Amino acid sequence: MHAADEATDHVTERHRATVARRRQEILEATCEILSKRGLAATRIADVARLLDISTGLVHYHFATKDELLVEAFRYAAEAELRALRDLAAVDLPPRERLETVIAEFFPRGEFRSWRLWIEGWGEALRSDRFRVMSRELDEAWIGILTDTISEGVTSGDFTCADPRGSAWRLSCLIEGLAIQQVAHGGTIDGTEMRLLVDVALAAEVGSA
Amino acid sequence: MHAADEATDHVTERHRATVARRRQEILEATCEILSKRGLAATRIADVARLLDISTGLVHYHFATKDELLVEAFRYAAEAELRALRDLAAVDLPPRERLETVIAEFFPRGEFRSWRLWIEGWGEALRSDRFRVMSRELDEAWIGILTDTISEGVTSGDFTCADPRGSAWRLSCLIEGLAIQQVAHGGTIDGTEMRLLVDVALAAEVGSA
DNA sequence: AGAAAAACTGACGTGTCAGTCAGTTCGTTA
DNA sequence: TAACGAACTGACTGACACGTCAGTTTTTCT
Repeated sequence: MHAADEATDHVTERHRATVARRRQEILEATCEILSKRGLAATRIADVARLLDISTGLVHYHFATKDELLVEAFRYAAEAELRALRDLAAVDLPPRERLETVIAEFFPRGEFRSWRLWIEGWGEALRSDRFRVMSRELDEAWIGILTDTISEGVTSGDFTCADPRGSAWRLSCLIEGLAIQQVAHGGTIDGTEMRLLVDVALAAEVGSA
Repeated sequence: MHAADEATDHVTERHRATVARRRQEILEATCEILSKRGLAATRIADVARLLDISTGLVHYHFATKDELLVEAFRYAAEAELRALRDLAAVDLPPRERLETVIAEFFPRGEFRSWRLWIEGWGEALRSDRFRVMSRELDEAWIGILTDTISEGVTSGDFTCADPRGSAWRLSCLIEGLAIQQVAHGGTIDGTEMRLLVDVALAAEVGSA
């Protein structure tokens, strides 16, 4: 957030621009380490080594490890939301738009985002800051999904008595399936997951 | 597992019975601390203090902290499964049985079990032992759910083309909702959760 | 009763890591 | 070009927690 704001400031302000870039670099590196090693095993020294800087510099930009981790999660969550909002804003027929948005949310590749969210839920059990962040991310996603369904209902493409309820059900279903795929590893693969969701999707908004 | 086996041995064998009881006490205490403080913040000293024993004694029964944590999760998972299997074995009409089994799986009270599973998913991202345990627990639960639905189909109480698919969808839906309730705290309360599941349930097996 | 084994204690060694700080480099400004 | 301050370094420290171990208490066995 800070980093993003400052990055768009006047480029003439070299010092602040450099700070913003460093902060972002450090946050990016922290996300990388977090998703690889996990929250508990992430050391400030790991982040520093990845960027080839001193541990002192990390502390120069982030007072405590806690602050670094919270900011890193916020950074990742905001990037995720931005991507989802951009996709939802593309002008497409309702069914394709819904398809696009859901595909973006699905676990892909190395599951970096999903690994972070799964870690985040654990942390949210005890940390107010994590709980609020995780919850806001989820609610924003539910909002996008609800709007996408509602628009389809208005246009007559979808049949759905309760778009918000359907959005919650679809979202939670995908979350549960993501756990199977990402944490349990291979209980359910991408194809099966898609199939399971498609059946639910047909039940929620009607089939094509 | 070990503890349970040995506890049912001849009561005359005092030594082994005592070991079994201590192990179980320690595992129980560990689960308590785990759900309160979280995996990363759980210290062997916490467990010892809760039982008013020395840290040395914990190490006497469990060589390493890792072993203690793994065994504690296994202990909790087996207790959960035993309770579910017992419930599923009770002779009830299909719809009531399904209702009972789902109610048992729902988050209740202090969410001790669900807090453990959420922590467990995070650990499963990196630990083979946790991944296998978490996965086995989930698959066993899916099995129970699938059987319960299938019996309802056979008896004609349910309409369901794909009991296993339905079981996966319902299970993942409940997991996702449990995250909302337990980790995000209050996004969705128990009543709303029940409502959302009931709609899905009707879609999956037909309404009463 | 006496020996042996099991259960248990608590102090200590050891490694780790977050956070500090005195000092260095480098770009900017006057 | 000289002064100034922001960005950065890396060695150090203090705390903490796992795991060990020598020794103590309690139980079992003969």
